[in-house]
Amino acid sequence: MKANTRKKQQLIDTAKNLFSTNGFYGTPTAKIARDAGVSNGILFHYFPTKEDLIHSLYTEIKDDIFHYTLSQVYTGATLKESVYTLWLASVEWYIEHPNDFQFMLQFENSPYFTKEIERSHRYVQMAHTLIEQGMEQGVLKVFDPMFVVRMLSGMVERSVQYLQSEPGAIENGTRQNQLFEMAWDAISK
Amino acid sequence: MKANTRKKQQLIDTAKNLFSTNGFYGTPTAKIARDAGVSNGILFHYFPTKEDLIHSLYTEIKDDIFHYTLSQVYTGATLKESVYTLWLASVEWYIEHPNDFQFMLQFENSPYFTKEIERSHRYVQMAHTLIEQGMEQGVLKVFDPMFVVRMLSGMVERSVQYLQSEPGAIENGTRQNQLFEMAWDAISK
DNA sequence: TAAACCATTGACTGATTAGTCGGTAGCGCA
DNA sequence: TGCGCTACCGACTAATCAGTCAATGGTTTA
Repeated sequence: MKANTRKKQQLIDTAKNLFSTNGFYGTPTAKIARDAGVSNGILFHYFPTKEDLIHSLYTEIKDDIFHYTLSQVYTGATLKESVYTLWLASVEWYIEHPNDFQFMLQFENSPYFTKEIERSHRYVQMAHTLIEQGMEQGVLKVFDPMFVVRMLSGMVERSVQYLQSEPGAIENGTRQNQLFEMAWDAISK
Repeated sequence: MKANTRKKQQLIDTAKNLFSTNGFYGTPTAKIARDAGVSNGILFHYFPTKEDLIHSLYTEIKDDIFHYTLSQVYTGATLKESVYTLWLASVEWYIEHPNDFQFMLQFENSPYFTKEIERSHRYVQMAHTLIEQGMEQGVLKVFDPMFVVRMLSGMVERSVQYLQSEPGAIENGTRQNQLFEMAWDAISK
């Protein structure tokens, strides 16, 4: 029940790599196994279908981000500070994990991504709650909170793409700050 | 040189339909031809490879949006009015053409979409010029104009998705107005 | 020790797929 | 009339791919 994890993780990491550069359907399962240095059969031992593998990847990434983000949050913050923390944590995490970022973009814009899948993740639920609070406090513009969450995550994505294309800008925290102000101006009253 | 266009257009329309619901790789070329009511061979007569077909679709859609948007623009407008026109035209167009919208989302987030492809379209160039002017006039926050264009198109996408999920809200123009104000607050000083 | 269980292998298969090809039919032009 | 060109057909193929399976070896449990 321990040696297990190594090959499984190897598969997950390799799949992320290949999916993010070649797409889901541009990546044969056989290649994932080969590049991961394991047998073909073991892939289907852990993930009964290719779709299961893709979904596992998605869930794993969302959970990783959730835990990373959670570790940054502190209580006693104003709403703007909380949103900033959430926003910055997401941006930082994607910058550090470009494969995950690319995978996410593809998956969330594919026809296989549904509202049910989206809503089922704690990361999204956390953001939803925060936005709802902000509306009740009269700090944020009033919309469907779910829409605002999606709007924010869209702006996170564009910001990450921008920071990726501008090497050096990442270390410089001021850039992130300006980018957040754009997002904040969009959603605040 | 005329009968030509009918079957070709048939293929394009069918491909948009199938791609938007099943994805590029979930859609066999044979099925496109069959559903379009034409032979397998004729598809490859017009589009030497599947990738050529996908790229043609993308170019066609971008050109369609460009022409639609252009027809809405009027001179003598303030910058905000111009951006609003551009924004609204894009939203309206996508609402009217959900297949194109879904196709676009997929393609632009796939690994086959490059910055060169993006920059090569007049639609993007037009937006770029407009944003640049706004920065020079001191009306807009100063960033890389290309980044602001992407930010805007991201907000268009989310707004379209929101309007799609809220039937009835589309006829009501006030909603679109509120959505635009979000975008405007994000980019304006 | 034996039995049960799990991780692992890689050769194999049936189905599917992008793209080919040889041929027909009709149109315009000399 | 006959030549060349283009639209069009659909059977065919070579390659590829997701998923299977029978077999092996190790570890845990009783």
